Amino acid sequence: MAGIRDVARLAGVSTATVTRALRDEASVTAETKAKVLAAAARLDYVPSAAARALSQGRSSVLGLFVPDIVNPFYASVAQGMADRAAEERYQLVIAGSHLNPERERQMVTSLHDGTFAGLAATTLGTDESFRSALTGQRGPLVLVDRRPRGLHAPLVRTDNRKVTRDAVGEFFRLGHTKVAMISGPRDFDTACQRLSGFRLAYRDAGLPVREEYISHGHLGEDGGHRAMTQLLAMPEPPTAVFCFNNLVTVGALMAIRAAGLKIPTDVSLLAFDDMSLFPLVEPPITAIAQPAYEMGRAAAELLLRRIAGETDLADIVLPATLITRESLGPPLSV
Amino acid sequence: MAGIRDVARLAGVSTATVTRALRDEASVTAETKAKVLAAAARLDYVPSAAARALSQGRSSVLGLFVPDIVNPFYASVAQGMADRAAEERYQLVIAGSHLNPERERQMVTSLHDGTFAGLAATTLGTDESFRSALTGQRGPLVLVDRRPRGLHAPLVRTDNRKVTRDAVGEFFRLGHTKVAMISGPRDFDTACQRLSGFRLAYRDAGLPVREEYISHGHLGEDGGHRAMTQLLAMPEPPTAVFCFNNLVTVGALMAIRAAGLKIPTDVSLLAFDDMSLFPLVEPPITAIAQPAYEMGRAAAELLLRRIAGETDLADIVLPATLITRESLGPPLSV
DNA sequence: CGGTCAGCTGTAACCGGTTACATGAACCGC
DNA sequence: GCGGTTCATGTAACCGGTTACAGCTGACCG
Repeated sequence: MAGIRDVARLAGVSTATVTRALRDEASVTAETKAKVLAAAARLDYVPSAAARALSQGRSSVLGLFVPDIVNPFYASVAQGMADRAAEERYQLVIAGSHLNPERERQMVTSLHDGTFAGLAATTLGTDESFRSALTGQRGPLVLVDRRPRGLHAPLVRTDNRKVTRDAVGEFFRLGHTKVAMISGPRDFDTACQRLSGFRLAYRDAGLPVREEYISHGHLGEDGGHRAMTQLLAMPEPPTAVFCFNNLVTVGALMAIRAAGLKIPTDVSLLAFDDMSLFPLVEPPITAIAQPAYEMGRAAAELLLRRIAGETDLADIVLPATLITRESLGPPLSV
Repeated sequence: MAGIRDVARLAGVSTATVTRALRDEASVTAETKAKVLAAAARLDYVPSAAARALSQGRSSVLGLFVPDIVNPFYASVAQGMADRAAEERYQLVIAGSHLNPERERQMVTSLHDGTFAGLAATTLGTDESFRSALTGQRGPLVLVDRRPRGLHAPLVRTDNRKVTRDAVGEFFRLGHTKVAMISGPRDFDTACQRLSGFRLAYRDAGLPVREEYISHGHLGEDGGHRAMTQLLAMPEPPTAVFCFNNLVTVGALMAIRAAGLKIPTDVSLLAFDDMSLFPLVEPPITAIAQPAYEMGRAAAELLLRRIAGETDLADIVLPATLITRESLGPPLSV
């Protein structure tokens, strides 16, 4: 474990020169630089991250806080962010709260102890104290996907409303009139935006919104399953359903299967968030794909810019894409 | 950003006492402890992670190096490891190489710069220099899933051979005789073990191994697709196929579909590694599920034990489970 | 009642880079 | 040829906790 002093001694220069040489600063002679590099190489010198972080006053680690790493959407965000961060020689710490308040509290501590040079977060906003702690942290903060109420920070998101409006429009174009939505919690801005797009699609079709077909407050497979089961049990069940996100879709899919119904013959299905196996489901599921990887990159980008001193960063809105497969069809009784 | 000196001043004690009080050491009077805690709370004091890491000579960050975070298997490993690490107040840095040698090189640096108190790695072993660098790092190393040739470190893995032998045995019990395997690279120990189990299943059935049905060296969806396409194009194609891992399975599935064949009528399919959407594929895919989350926890556990000073840690072998769904059936022509 | 020891707290060096400032040399122009 | 620059490098303080060691106090013992 050679230190900078060893390198300085071997190269016959001071530690300051070593630092400068290794940073490839212009003020160092090519000759000196070579000497230092040779010495460093010979000693297998690697500067201590901790020492550097301490003396520079900031770390080279970015943090990403997501509800669930195993969810492929967040995994892709993480991948994108990690890649962009790596390009600037930053590490990425990914923390999944796993909906665990204790974990959230630990994360708050790491925010304040300087572990992170900056933090990107997608929080479910379940924990008020966590939310407020985010605002008081040392480094900059950016939000991904959704903005919890009252949190002021740049946001990277998708144009939820527009893409939903367009995609749900497909249902009406196919002749559906009984179009349902399994939506998320009412206080999620993403849910609101997608719901708004959904309503607009009804309007575009010149039809009044069938409020009874909007099921609020669902998250996860369980939520999707429950909601879909209820929809299908209605006296006049919907013939087309739009699902708020990937997990909800999976739950809904299971419910449809459990009810012995066929897609798209009995019900058409549209998912928000694509999954790698959707093409293999029977039938392949039509989905709105968010550019998760790009969102991750953008989040890292914003963070890096703020760390570099830029301020007044605007939200970034990326386009989502409708991926047409086979889960949409005309209604049976048309 | 209050520092320890501020706390010491406010509490009317020395910095040493503050450290000791916050660590809840026995040698500090309850009264002093209370004073210090009060002062720390009043100043919102959070010790700097960098300063602590520097003075203690080790960080509180574990590293996990995987080929691909987006692969749900690795994501689950990460989740398990992060959870166990968090219990001991360790962070987890997850790095996905994304099969990118440059990224691998960066990781090597982080290994040496003390960012990590310990590292768990699943490497594809593509990069020799990376592999050798792993051995020379500062902190302890554990391996997950597979051990690259020549790397000595505790390993957390599944009993590949046994579970494969049992699961593939199902094919023979159903009456198949033309049983194929899409295997991984020959130098993967996991591929060897699964292959060995595969061969044992043939032997258990009292049949000679049909070597022409073993396709070596495949990874990823592309690999699976190619291999399956070739198998199906054989003059006498197999009636049952065992896939080496999850991505290979996905590729194989696509190839089967592209060939217009039905599972399990035309081909039976068995996957190594389960995926959350396998139950929704048509037909639901029978798979061998590795306890990925538990493997992650075990990896963290090993690392923590080595950090705590334990030595001579043995490999951990966890059981995998066959999850029977509907992709196995009797051969058509029996 | 002095000595010893244990128990609690303080002092200050230390971890290993970074960087503001100092230094010294070379070079410039007048 | 001398003050003023510029440029390359050195010096040493500093980042903020940690910890070895020292010091002080009070209790207990002979």
